[in-house]
Amino acid sequence: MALLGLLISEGGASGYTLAKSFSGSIDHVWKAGHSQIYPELVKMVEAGLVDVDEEHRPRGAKHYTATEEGRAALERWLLEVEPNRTVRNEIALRSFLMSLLTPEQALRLLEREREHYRRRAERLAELRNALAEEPGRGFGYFSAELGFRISTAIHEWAEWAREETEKREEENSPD
Amino acid sequence: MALLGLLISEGGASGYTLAKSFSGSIDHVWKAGHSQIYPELVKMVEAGLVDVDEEHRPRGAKHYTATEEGRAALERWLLEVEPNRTVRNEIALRSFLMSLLTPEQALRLLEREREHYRRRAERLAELRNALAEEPGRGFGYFSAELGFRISTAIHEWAEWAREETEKREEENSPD
DNA sequence: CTCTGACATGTCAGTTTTGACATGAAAGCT
DNA sequence: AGCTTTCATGTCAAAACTGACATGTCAGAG
Repeated sequence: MALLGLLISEGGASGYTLAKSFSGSIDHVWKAGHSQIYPELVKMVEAGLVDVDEEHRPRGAKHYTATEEGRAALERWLLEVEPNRTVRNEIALRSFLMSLLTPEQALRLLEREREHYRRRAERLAELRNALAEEPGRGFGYFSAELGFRISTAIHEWAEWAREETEKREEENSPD
Repeated sequence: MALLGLLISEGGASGYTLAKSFSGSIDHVWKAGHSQIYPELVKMVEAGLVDVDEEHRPRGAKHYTATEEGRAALERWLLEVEPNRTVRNEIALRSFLMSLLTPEQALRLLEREREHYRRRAERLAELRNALAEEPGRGFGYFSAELGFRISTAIHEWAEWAREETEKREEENSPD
């Protein structure tokens, strides 16, 4: 569905273009490499969700476009299929397991993540601002805003967790 | 690693208990059903990360405990292995694809998510508060706090997005 | 004219994940 | 004694995903 949606929002593209576009837009929420994208496009053509044009294109490129059926399928999925709210986030997982480390070790981890999410939030803020500028262009920047807010939340959490850990350490070892 | 960490933090458990425990604690960041947990425990026993005691237990239950090697492996993973920062988040994905819907359709989706994450944030706040009470018990509540912060961020985003969408709709159809 | 890099498409083996199917033991209720 | 629920463990086929391998085109630089 990520791929189909991307194809629709691009208004037609090649697998290669889609792969490029995947990293850089929805990459932050769902990843797919070209080895997943190419077979998936074939399947979608077979399912009638997507049309392909293989003719007269440089370097044997194929041009894909969504069919009406494909658009309808995506719409149905968005509106009628109950979302799977399971999230897979290794950083958050590590934050859970962090409680098994010593405070010193935990602080190292926290520092690394804090920095990472600070940068990520920064980048997403820029992206959101750029997208918000485009006047006619729908509300695609909602996605960037969400990414920004989640990254900021994680960054602030890491900061809070660091302070909390330092506080505890002082309490436990009052030299 | 999620499973191993959970086992360590429980200080030994059965596959069944681990499955229960999985949903309700790390569930929010990484999911695994029993059909994944049972084979994985067998593999970890083979790898020497975990010990099993099958004797004299009611209903044929098996009791698993982490070995020193298992603890060391988890610690190494946390401290030395570069985290995979790929995130899979269907809600965020849908927020990206939302831009392909009409404002009315988008509003329906947003309302649903807003409500869902409001509830989730509430539940996690309670969990965090409960965990924070336990005095000796490490800093396992860090995880609940992170979940709470992320859920809150999504909830607030949904609220913001709804307002933003309504604003636009009014601009475009000034009856 | 060669070489490098971006364009472009695939395959494949191995791992992970999902959802359905399957089985049985113990506890509690009526 | 029969019934239901919770405890408890598994298997299996199908789908999704990853990383490595493999191939070829075209444009621009030197």
